[in-house]
Amino acid sequence: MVDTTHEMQIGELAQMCHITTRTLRYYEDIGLIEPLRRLEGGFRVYGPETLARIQHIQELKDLLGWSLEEVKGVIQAEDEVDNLRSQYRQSRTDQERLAVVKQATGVIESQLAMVSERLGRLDGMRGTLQAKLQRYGELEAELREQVRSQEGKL
Amino acid sequence: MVDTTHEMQIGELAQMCHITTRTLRYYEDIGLIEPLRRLEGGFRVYGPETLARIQHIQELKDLLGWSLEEVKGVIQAEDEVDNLRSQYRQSRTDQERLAVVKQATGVIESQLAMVSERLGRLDGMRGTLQAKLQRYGELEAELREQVRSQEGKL
DNA sequence: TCATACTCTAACGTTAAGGTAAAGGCGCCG
DNA sequence: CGGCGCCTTTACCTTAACGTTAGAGTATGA
Repeated sequence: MVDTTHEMQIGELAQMCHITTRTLRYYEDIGLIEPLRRLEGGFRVYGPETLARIQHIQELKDLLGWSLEEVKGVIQAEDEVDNLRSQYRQSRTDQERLAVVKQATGVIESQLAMVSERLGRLDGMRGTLQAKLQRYGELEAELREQVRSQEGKL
Repeated sequence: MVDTTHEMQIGELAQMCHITTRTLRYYEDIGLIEPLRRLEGGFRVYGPETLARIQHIQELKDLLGWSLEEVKGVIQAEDEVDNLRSQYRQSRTDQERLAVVKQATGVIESQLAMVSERLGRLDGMRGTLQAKLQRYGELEAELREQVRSQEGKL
């Protein structure tokens, strides 16, 4: 069960995500998120699911370097599967629901492939960095020795 | 030894890097790269080191998501260490050279830390993706079963 | 020597992802 | 009910990283 107890307004949510309210409204503009509902005055009200959603968005954006437009495609596919469980859009036939799951599976698989590829390249990068660090260490030792011998001459 | 035999002009280099000539000139503008020399007519001439340099730049940009300005800082530190070996700027004292190596070591170390952190987060992401894939697989099997039983009713 | 393909500089255009400011409502405390 | 802090929309501004076009020069094979 999702904790529906802690509702919040845009400022608090922004703080928890370490982003600005402007960014949240912008994400809403481009269809990435939506408030649970609004107060009479028009104030946006969010639940904790949105916090998780934002974090998910930031992972896709920062870790995979995707644009918000690309991110949108992915989470929309995920959303559709989530909606299969709820009564919302229960109207689909089972064949249609199967198609939705298949499509989302494809999205996740390609995402997984991308993550794996990145893991490989990052690991390669780590290797070269470690090698470079070792070379620098040796160079430093060498230079230290030279400095020492020069100090001896004083 | 670096292969100095294969010199090329901007178009060929662009093709090998899968970028445009515009991008290469832009990188030059902001001080990321420089041609080996120019022909009389002003045409840029590059060596193969530049190809490696561009690939390095793209790794930092794409894999770590750094801006070109951040990339510049890193490769400048690396350049300085490389210059220690050549007669260029041989004028430094050993203390100064030691300082350069130390600074570059710091740069590489923080780079390594960042790579490691990203590796960890990416690995976590892979885990959740695999879990999600499994759930989708189960859901798909379930739906398939429902479709089968409905076909039986026809 | 001429045509063709490549290159040069300079300058304006574009897009994503927000930043910032203005002018005005809302909610609640005292 | 007055003030204070948060929220609303609208609208213009900014920056990075190039794209694109124009107008002119260069290199080279036929």
